[in-house]
Amino acid sequence: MAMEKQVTADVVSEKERDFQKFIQIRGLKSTKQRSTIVSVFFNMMGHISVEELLREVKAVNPKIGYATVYRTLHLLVESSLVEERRFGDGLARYEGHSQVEHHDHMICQECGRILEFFNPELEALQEKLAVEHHFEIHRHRLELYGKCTDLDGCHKRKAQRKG
Amino acid sequence: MAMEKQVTADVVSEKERDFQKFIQIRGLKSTKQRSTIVSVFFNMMGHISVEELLREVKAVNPKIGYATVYRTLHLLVESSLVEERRFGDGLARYEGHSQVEHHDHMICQECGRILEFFNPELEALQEKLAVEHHFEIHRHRLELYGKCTDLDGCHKRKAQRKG
DNA sequence: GTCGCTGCAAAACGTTTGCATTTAG
DNA sequence: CTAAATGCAAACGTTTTGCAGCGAC
Repeated sequence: MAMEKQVTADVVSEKERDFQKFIQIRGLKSTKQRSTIVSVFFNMMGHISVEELLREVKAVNPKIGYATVYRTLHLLVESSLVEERRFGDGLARYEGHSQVEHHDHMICQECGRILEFFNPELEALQEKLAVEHHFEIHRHRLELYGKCTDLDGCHKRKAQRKG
Repeated sequence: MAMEKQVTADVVSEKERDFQKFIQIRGLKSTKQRSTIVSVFFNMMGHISVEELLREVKAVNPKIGYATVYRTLHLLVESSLVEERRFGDGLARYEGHSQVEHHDHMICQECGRILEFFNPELEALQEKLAVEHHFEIHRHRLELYGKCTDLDGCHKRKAQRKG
């Protein structure tokens, strides 16, 4: 088959195009700054804080400031291309193109690793419980805090952090 | 039987005593302000914001300010008598004596109701998933955001809010 | 008397907003 | 041309902190 797996670059530019489309539909303007921010964002991976994003953005165009990054992130969230998450350390993190569409998180409090997982049983069980409690779920968030039992990898990551 | 069920007042004073014990063990000082804050806190119910707590505390002793409330809440959290929660509206909420020891939340985005629930199946499933991902859970948080399907009650609560 | 605690106000934090200027449509 | 976007700085709401004075031990 010619088409086995989308490579990451394709997915990224697809998201970028989707954002352009969103901008257009909304009657907003396509600016250089927005393109830069969106492009940089989708080329990063993981759970990105505003500070992290701004640092990378400034490497491309140092004139871009917090305000524009915040405003662009809000647009990305509104466009449903990006999700905002808060893991309780008091700052928002943004998550773009992930392999898995919806997923939950395990957060290692030793090494800081954020593991994504998805389990249909879990989703089904939640639905069942919602019905029992006369509730309709729009979205949910499940976070498991603890530590890796793969201690080797965990220690390595922990050491790397302090490096 | 003489002893059927603990009444709420007993539970409250038990928690207050537990806090005194914690203070003692830590070599901290037992002050009037701390007693007031802790007592007021445990006599409130639900998911209490700092502002809500301060308002009630000030009714007892108007001289007590934000700083002391914050500092006391941190102690309560450290003592494990209280849990800090963040539901994404940017301010912390504190939860003390709940009927259920551990529980998760359903949050209605229409009427603001926060419903607590607990399900052992859910807990077991999470454990299973953690093991599969080489992870050890210390604590977790599950929040279901959506709306009540009991529309009558929901609308009533919503109206009450706008008061 | 010591050392921790309080209360105030000031600072810090992440985030949002007002405004003059620039720029896309 | 005009309405929207930018960049800066100032404002915001929540939380933390520095410090002089107070109070528990």
